[in-house]
Amino acid sequence: MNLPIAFKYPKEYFNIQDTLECGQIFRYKVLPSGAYAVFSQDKYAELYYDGDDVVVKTDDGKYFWHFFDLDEDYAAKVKRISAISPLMKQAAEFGKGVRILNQDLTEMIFSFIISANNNIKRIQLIIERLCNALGEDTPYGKAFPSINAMANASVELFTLIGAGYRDRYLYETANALLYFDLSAFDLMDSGQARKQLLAFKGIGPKVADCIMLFGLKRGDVFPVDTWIKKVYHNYFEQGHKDADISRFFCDLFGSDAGLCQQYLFYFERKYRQSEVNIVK
DNA sequence: GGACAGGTGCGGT
DNA sequence: ACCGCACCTGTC
Repeated sequence: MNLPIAFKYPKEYFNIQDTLECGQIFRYKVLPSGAYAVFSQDKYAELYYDGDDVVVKTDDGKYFWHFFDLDEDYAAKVKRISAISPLMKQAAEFGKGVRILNQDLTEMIFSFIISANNNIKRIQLIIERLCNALGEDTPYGKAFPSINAMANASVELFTLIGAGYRDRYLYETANALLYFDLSAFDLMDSGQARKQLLAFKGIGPKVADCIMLFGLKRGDVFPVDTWIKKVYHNYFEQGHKDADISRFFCDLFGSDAGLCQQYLFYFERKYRQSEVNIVK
């Protein structure tokens, strides 16, 4: 396999680890060389640093340019978000290398159903076994399974790959998607899309928001997980019930909500662990 | 070895 | 609408 260099991009607002390890993607790994391998549907790329640039090697540069959201001006976003509060400035400075990935919608739906009440290690394991069981061969390994392949699989297959009680959610949603036109989401606003997603088994509020943020390019949503709940109670506590936290942050951050969520999530998980000074 | 994981569905108020 | 609870299973 001899991958061509497709493009380079300045690393200041494109950090490989920040982008891959902030919880939005599960199919990536570190290669022996230290480079990162990234899989998306049936496509593959390798990333590493060369001086002040990220180098992206792939057969499909156009796909991965959009995948890594490289047409967007993150310097402007960071500036805007930093102006909100001292805490947001600190979180944005820490996470400014994060880019919101534009991922495949089908892959997001099934991946985040698997992610519910689960840990990242195991999520990656299940998805890898899912691709091996049902994905098409590519020059770089198995592709993410198609809706047809998912719908033709038995619920026992999903049990076998370790999905646990999510096995029936995968089975039911795959079969429901056979009769659903995914392009219908393009005509919906985020509220409508959310309502539609919630109708599928295994998709609750958090998973729906992740699917919209990473699979439908909806920047105006704010997924709330256990880490974000900690963030809310630590820095934003205003007496909201858990179910109202997402709306609270959406009202606060508007069209930047999704990116703010990534900054706060990554800040709480990676930065705050070191117990350094946090601005309140 | 028990608690915990980037929650959700379900049944009971 | 709004709780409270059970839930697969790999990992620490």
